[in-house]
This record gives sequence, structure tokens and C-alpha cells, in this order.
Amino acid sequence: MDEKDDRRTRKRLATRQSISDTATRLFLERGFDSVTIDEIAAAADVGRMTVFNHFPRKEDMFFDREEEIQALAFDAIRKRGPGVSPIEATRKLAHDLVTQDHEFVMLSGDTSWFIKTAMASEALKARAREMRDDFTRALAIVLADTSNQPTGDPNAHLAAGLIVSTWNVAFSEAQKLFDRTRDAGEAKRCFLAVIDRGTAGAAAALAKTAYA
Amino acid sequence: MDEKDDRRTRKRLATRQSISDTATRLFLERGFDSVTIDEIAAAADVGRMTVFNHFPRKEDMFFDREEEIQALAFDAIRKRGPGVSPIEATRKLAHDLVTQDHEFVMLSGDTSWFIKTAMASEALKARAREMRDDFTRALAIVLADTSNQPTGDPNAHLAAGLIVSTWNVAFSEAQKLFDRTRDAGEAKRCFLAVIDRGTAGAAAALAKTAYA
DNA sequence: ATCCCAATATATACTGAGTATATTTAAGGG
DNA sequence: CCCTTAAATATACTCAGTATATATTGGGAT
Repeated sequence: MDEKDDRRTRKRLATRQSISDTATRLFLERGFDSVTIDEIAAAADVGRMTVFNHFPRKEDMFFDREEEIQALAFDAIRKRGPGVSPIEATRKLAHDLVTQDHEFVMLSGDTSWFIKTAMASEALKARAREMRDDFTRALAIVLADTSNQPTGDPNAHLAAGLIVSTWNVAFSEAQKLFDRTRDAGEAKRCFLAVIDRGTAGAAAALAKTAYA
Repeated sequence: MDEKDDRRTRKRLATRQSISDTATRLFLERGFDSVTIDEIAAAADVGRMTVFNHFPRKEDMFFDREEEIQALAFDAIRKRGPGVSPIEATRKLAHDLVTQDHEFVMLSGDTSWFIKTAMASEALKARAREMRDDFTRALAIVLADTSNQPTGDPNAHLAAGLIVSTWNVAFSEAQKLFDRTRDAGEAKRCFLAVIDRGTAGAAAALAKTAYA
């Protein structure tokens, strides 16, 4: 009863999409902080409350694909091959994403406007940190779950923390390098180098546990 | 000319302390989010703008010792013994803080109200995440600096990320355990166990670099 | 003392995100 | 064609934070 294909649902999604598109355009034109909700509502030709109806927080209009990213990681862990540790599965995921030039890696001129716009706003950086925390918590649960360990196992939280920290550093260092050199190949090598180092560290930390 | 001991400075600091004390009391009584700046100003018998004069953000009235904590860590790294790696120095710091029951470790009933109040507020959690990020960035600089590596060395950022992540998990897991068992000794052992594991991982990740 | 300067405190008015609530509009289902 | 309900909207509010102008008060000089 949730994903019905009736006109009501179509209209709701159309309205949502229209707001999202309008907001994204304005954010890129003038920066996140200097666009107000009222402007977005006016530009999308909807009432102010309709905006909050679809996006409880202003930041939700910018980060609209959190769940997809989480699902990508959790799938990689859940569907890993036999004999592959969860930590190794995250390393493999990083390499796969880079070799198939996945859009989420965003090491190209096409997508770095997204990073730049996000990094220019304290509010968006705060939301990104919150998402990172939520992801870390959820990752710990998935790790424990797929390794037959009790929920809340401290080692699962340590593993999740080290992995997320590694990915975070890998992303930001690769992005910095790309900004400096405009060389996507070099940036990708940097990304994977950090991933490999960090993952090796996580594996060492979790040696003799179910996670490595 | 900054830390003059004249009456003007004494009055300014007294006003600041009065606001801080009043705010802390109200936060603990009724929770951070349900205390307004106006109430704090009224209770401290100062004008509203005076509050913002001393504390640009509401959260600054709660977290008032960020610099002390950072200095503690940076001193431990800067003043480490010869032949001690920076990563090992952070491990040693953790053990020292626990054995001398330092107030910042806060694994006792006296201080956990602080954690509880902070964790009950999204705004305070967001500020804590921001402080964590700032600290990680500063730590990377100190690590590179005291290891004669170039500023911005990716390995320094990886080391900083892994260390901070480890401490973060150690704190929260120990806190959770203390809440469950009310056994400070057990909580401390958990704290140090996570620290040792995570630090070993960081050292492994940074093997053959200047940081381990 | 008294005059001047600068730091601090304060008053007033504003912006903008987010909430609460009531009302209207329009789609689906009998 | 009604009836129910989801979605959109209008209005009014709270509160943090900013801008700016003014008042107060301590320190330093003559």
C-alpha cells in the first residue's frame, strides 16, 4: 500500500522532484546558505509548508541519496564470498567502485561541484558528519550480524569506526589531490592506497576476531 | 596586554563565569534544548546580547574545555620520549589518564550526567562531532609536524583518523558498559582494551611510516 | 579631579529555520 | 455522488543568531 501507482502518488512524487530540482539548482547557483526555504518554495511554485512536508530539514534537499550509499556497502558485506572477511569485503568494494567508475566515487570534474558546495556550508558539513555517524552505527550492526556476533559487540563498533574513518580519509585525500592535479588516475590511486593501508590496519586491530 | 589583572578583566571573567554557571545549572535541570538563551540571560541577570558576547553559540556554554583536552593530547605527542612513536604516545596517554583517574575520562557516576545531558541533545551531539573533526584535523598537523613529515601528508590524516576513531569507540563502549554494570573498573578495562586494539591497528596501518 | 578612549554591556530590530494547527483541495473507493 | 483521506496550503508562532546603535564603566593621561 506504499508504492501505489495511482495519480495521487505520481503527483506527490512529481512535487517532491520539482522541489528537489529547484533547490539543487539554486544551491549550485548561489551556495546552500544563501538560499532560503521561502525562495525555494517560490521558485518551485509551492507553498512553504509543502517544502517541509517533503524535506523536514533544509539539508535533506541536498543529501537525497543517503540510503543508496548505505545499501551499497551493506550489500557488499552481506553478499561477500565464502571465506571473505567483512573487512576485506569493504576493501574489495572500494576497488570495485573505482574500477567501474561509480558515480559515488565522484573523482572527476563533473561531480566535484557537489563536494565543493557541501564543503562551503557549515550546515551541510554538520549533516554530513551526522550521516557518517549514523552509517557507522548501522555498519557495526551489519558487521556483528553477518559474523554471528552479539549485537553491540564492542569489536564490531571498533571495526566500523576504523573502516568509516579510513573511507573518510581516502575520500578527502583523493579529493584534495584531484583538486591540486586534476588527474583522476592519480586521485584514484591515492584513494585505493589509503583504503588498502587503513583496511590493513583495521584487519590488524580485529585480528583473531570474526571481522578480519 | 591580554591577560591583565585589572578590574575590567576581573569583571568580564566574573560575568562570563556567572553566565556559564547559570547555563550549566539550567541545562542539567531541564536539558539543553528546553533552556532558551533568554532564560539564561534572565537567570544570570544580564542582557541577552551579553550572553552572545561571551558565548557565540549556545553550545559553547556547555562545551567549555575543548582546548584543554586538545592540549593534553598534543603535549603527550610533543613531549614523548625518544624512540616512542606518536601513535604509541597516544596509547600511553590513554593508560596514564586511566591510572590517574583523570577527570576527562569521566567513567564514574559523578560525571556521567555530563555525557547523558550531551547525548540527549541533537545540537550538542552535532557540536561534539564538529569538535571531533576539528581535533582530528589538528592532530594530523601535530603528527606530521613532530615526525618531520610534510604538512598535509595523507598518512598523517589516516593516522589521526584511526586514532580519533579508536578513542571515540573506546569512550562510548566504556560508557555503555559502565551504564550497564556501574562497575568503573570493568569500564576502564574495556576502555583500555579498545584503545590497545585500535592503536595496534593504527600502528599496523602506518607501519613503515614515521608515525608508527 | 576631569577629560578621553576603549572595552564591555545593553536595547532594538531584524533574518531565517523549524513547529503547531487549522483549513482547503483533490484523489480514490464505495 | 458522497465520504474518507492524503496532500497542499495559510497563518501564526518559537527561538537562535546577526546587525547596529547606544549606554556604561574602567583605565590612563594631563
